[in-house]
Amino acid sequence: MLNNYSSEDKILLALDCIIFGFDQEELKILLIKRDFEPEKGKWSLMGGFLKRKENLDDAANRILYHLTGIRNIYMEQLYTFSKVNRDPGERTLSTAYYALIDTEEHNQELVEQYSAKWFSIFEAPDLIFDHNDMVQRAINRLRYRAITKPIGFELLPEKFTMKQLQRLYEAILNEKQDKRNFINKINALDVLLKLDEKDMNSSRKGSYLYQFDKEKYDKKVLDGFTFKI
Amino acid sequence: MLNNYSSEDKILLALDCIIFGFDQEELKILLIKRDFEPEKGKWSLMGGFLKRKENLDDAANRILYHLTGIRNIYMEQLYTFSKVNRDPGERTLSTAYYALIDTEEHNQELVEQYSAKWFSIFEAPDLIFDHNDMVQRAINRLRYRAITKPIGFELLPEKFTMKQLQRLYEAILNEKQDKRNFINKINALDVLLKLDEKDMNSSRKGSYLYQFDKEKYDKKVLDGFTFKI
DNA sequence: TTTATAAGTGTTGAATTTACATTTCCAAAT
DNA sequence: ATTTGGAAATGTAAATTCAACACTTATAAA
Repeated sequence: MLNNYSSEDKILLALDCIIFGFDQEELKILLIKRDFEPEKGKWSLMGGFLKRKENLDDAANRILYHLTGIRNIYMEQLYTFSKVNRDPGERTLSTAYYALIDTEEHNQELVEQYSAKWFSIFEAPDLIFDHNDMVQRAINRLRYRAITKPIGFELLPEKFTMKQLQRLYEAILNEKQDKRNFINKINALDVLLKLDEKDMNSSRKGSYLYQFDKEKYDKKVLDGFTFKI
Repeated sequence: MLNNYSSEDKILLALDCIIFGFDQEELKILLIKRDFEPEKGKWSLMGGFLKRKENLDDAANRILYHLTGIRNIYMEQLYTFSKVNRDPGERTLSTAYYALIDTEEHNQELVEQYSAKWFSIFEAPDLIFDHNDMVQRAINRLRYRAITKPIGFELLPEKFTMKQLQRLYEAILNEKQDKRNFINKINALDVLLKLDEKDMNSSRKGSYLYQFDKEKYDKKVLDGFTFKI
């Protein structure tokens, strides 16, 4: 039995990040063109390797920071992919993480430096290795999270209109929502703060801006509240 | 950037299995007493190491088989635990899997050989490393799965009564269900086959036995059906 | 002052979920 | 043969939630 660690195989452990962004229209993912072998020149997720002295969450944040210049963003471990020949270069496992960011906020320079590009989730190119599976699983998880926690706020600017929020949910769930029902549900959650400020860009009437009230939300979660769109 | 695999750290990758069982009353987990260092003599989950030439699902099944003699059981990857000092012996990651088995079916000899024991999830001893966290996360996942797929059938004998099924769900969800409503919901799913046979042990009247109709269920899933207790 | 346009707002019917009590069946006891 | 005890089986009505749907309002620009 496993009484001797030294006789066991050590393996490379990669991380890959599915970075979701929202540009007020569509749900996008950030991909990079690999400038190294194997599969040089093909599109892939942003990835890296776990270092011996760091945990997976830290590694995922490090990798996200390198590509986007963003820290302290919502990230969640998705799944560990382990097919024996998933990477033809060498036996590696990869733990996938997904992140949500506001596309306005990411560091454009760094993105360009890595030949990174945003793609609609419906028009993304074919990816290397098992990265297509990773993306598919991440979309499923994101949809589940979106109806389960008010996760989507990570993908919006700090102040946003109801319409933006609705568009975001429509993009994540890939289905239209009824405007009145959506607003009623969101208001019933009672986790938004309606500001006095209006956004005058979209119409002459202007639309009220809202903010996510994280304190209120956290309190509700503590009290055993569960969100459901 | 990650252009050279050989300079990256290789790490030991463990697996740990949360094995759930049901004995007609309570939800249980199978634990072993470690007979090797570190933490010899303490209770832990059943685990092992990933081999270079196998994927995680295969490794999890191999480990389950060693302890219980059971193959082809429902197993699902849960999460990869990666705290830097989680195992004081050496830097290891561990991917946790959970399995569901009918406690009647497992190989008693093998269980005894490993000093394994079933514990109620409410009375389990303190476990080594981060195994308590693993169990807690597994219970949460199991609850989610139970209301989302008819997963619980794995924990019952092939033929079972409605009451057994109800007890199982009550044990998983840790809350009483109304008998009539439960039966109505289950029947509405239309994935059970009512047998002519009765179980005469529990009452004079006897109660009908049912079987899970996997074919019907798989067909429904294909048609885009989603289960919800 | 008019006009164009998106924002904002409630109600009704349908569907689902919950609460709840009586009758039926059979073996065992007499 | 009859009675009895105990779990199994069964349905309905009220409450809640969800889904569908259309008109009014506010404002800037013309």
